[in-house]
Amino acid sequence: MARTATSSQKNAVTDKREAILRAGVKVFAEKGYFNAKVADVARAAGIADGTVYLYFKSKNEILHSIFDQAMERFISEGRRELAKIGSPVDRLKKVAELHLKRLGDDRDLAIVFQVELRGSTKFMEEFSAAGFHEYLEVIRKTIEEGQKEGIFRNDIKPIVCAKVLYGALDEMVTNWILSKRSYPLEPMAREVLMIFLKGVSAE
Amino acid sequence: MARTATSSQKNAVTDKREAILRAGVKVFAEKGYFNAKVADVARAAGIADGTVYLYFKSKNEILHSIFDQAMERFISEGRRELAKIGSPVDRLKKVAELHLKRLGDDRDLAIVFQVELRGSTKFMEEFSAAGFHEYLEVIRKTIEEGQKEGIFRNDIKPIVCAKVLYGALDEMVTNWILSKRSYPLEPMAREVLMIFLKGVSAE
Amino acid sequence: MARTATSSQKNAVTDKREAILRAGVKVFAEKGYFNAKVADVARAAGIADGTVYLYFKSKNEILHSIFDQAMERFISEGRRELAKIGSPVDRLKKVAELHLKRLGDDRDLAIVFQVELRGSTKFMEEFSAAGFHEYLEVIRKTIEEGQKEGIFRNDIKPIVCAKVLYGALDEMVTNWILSKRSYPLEPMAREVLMIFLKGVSAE
Amino acid sequence: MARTATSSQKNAVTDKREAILRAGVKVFAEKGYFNAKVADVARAAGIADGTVYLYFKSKNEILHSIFDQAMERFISEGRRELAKIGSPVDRLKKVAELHLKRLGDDRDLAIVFQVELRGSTKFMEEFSAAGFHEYLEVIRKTIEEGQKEGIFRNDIKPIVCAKVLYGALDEMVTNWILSKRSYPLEPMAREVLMIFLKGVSAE
DNA sequence: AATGAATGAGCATTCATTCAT
DNA sequence: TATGAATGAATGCTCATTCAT
Repeated sequence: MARTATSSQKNAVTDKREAILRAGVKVFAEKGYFNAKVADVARAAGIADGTVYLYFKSKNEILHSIFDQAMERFISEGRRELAKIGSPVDRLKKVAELHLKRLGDDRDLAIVFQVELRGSTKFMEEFSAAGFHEYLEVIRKTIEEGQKEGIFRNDIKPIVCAKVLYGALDEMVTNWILSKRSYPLEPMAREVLMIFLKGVSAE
Repeated sequence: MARTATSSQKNAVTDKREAILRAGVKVFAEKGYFNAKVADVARAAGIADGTVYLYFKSKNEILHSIFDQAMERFISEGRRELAKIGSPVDRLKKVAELHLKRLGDDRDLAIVFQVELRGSTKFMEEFSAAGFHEYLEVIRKTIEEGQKEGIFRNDIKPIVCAKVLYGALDEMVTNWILSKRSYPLEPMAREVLMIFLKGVSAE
Repeated sequence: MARTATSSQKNAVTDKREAILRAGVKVFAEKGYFNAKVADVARAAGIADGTVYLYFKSKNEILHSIFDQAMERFISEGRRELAKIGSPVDRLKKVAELHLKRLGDDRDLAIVFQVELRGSTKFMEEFSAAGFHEYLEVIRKTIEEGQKEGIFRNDIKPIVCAKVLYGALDEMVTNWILSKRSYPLEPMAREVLMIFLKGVSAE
Repeated sequence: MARTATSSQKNAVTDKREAILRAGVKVFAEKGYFNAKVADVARAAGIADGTVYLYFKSKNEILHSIFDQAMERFISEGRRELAKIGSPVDRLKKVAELHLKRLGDDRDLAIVFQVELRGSTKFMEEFSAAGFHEYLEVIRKTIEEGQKEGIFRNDIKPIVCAKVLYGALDEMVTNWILSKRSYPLEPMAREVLMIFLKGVSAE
């Protein structure tokens, strides 16, 4: 008896929007953003072509929304998980694990993130300006904290450290996507951290 | 008096091909591969639209050739430079410096490499299969060597190290491209190495 | 009140398809298949360029469909008319009359048939393989019948007779199309038959 | 010692013109006029693309010249052969034989005549206006003559007779071209004449 | 005369988006 | 809301023709 007409409608709306986003991830991952037709996404979502435009202004907005939604989830989940952790080292471990876990759990989403979202400088710039910067900041601050606590070296710039860690993790994802072999992505976190943590440690 | 008719013709051919490739780098960097028109490339190269097709079979072949040519240069220059260096540490330093120097010297080429060449899984796969793998191998072998010499840790996988270094450098390039500020890219090599080398060192 | 939603839709589809075919006949007759643009056909049909491709896979398919549809009509009408006629002589008369009547009634269609459909060996071969062969067979069998009945000469090959009659009729159509003067085509049937029937008669 | 510089040049000119026409017949027959490239014709003639335009104003002029030259030869040879023959019946026999002999001797030329020359109403009209009309006239006059001599029926129009004969012969050629089987074309003349001559005979 | 590299107009086809139902 | 038929702008590529050598 819980749902009112309004909330059920809202949920219907949300559901269809979700369906389109899911379909978008699948189709963009398979064919690439530029080669994917809006009609493909619509078919994959089980709706008519025109219906897509009741939920998104354009094909490009679907891509953006995929990114926005996933990033929002990543970050909010990240914040929640990190809130419990005090030690900078453990925080970095958690960041790396989450990064690889989330993308490792959804190969299509990973493909869209690693490949499609980089198909345009424009998008990269927005990407950079938006959630990505926030993400890097989380890492940077953790490094800074560690430096204050004396557990990380002081002769390196926190922002560089952050980029190094992000770049290393990103590369793991890209390699995993392109690999013909199938292997779990998350365990790579430990291997990256072995190198990175020693690299930044104060001894 | 040096050039014969033949060699001068050959040079003319090469020159026009080169002009198209250069124009391609410029235009693809500015507008993105999919948004760039063949006519844009032709105009930038100072030739007629149809002339492009005397030198390249398709728009896509221009992109491929940009990659092939640049990769060939990177690798051959890299081999030449590395041949002189015995110490694994110094080799890694050289790799990082060259990586950032080459891309830092040609922002447009860097954009094409970082952004456009990743716009399609298909291209990424070929990319991965071709020169990129060779590039990773150079790093991996150097790490392995260092491990044998006892200067690098033995508890880490050489291939993971290679990816971590590559990923970190790659991230420096991507950030540099997207940055609104203008700064020299090459010096970032030193900063990355400070972290990486300590991370892999045997103490 | 007759039409259901479904049948009215179906008719709409059929109508637009028909409109394109009619426009195709008109435009191809005027400018020739190779010189006609798909946009010309679309404009003549009163629709947008892209709409053509909702009904036909390609420009070439329009030409094929024109032929297929017309041939189907010719043959089915022919069979119906000929079914009533027993005498071989009367059957040949009817064939000739129908041939010239149908094409004489639609000059544009006649032009497409006489001129455009012959613009490619490929099409001619398919043409030959398909309905045309069937058409010749109708004539041939009638001749054969007449020979058995003793009213046609036995010293001539039925298939040659068929080709002679067809060729003569075809020539009448071609001349009529190209003639600057305007005259009715159908009456030519009688004149051709006067010669042909005496030519094949057993006396 | 016969040739002067001028005449030898003229012959060189003629030779290359001839080569292009021959190449044109071959290439147009193989690929069709619209699908054949000027470059194909040039290659087949063993010359450079641009050279074609020293001898012909356009691609279309090559097609026209093929027709003009062949028609001129047909007619002049026809006149020569027919000059010796008095009997209308024998003249018609000769016409039919020559028609099928000439085209039967050069399948490529036959294809161009039967198929390619009909690919445009425009060409057909000029065709009709030019040599073709002359050709029909030769037949028509012969029929008329035969009528005056009392050997051909008077109740039929000579021009219709001419078209019937031409159409029948034309159909033989078209069938021969399209046939998968290979057979000599010339003998068909006799078979056509058996029907036609009886058809027009005064008894 | 001969070459063949260069030109650039021309066009079939695709597909994101709209809108009447 | 949902549909999917209709739209029409957009573009890679071809090839007849030109022209500098």
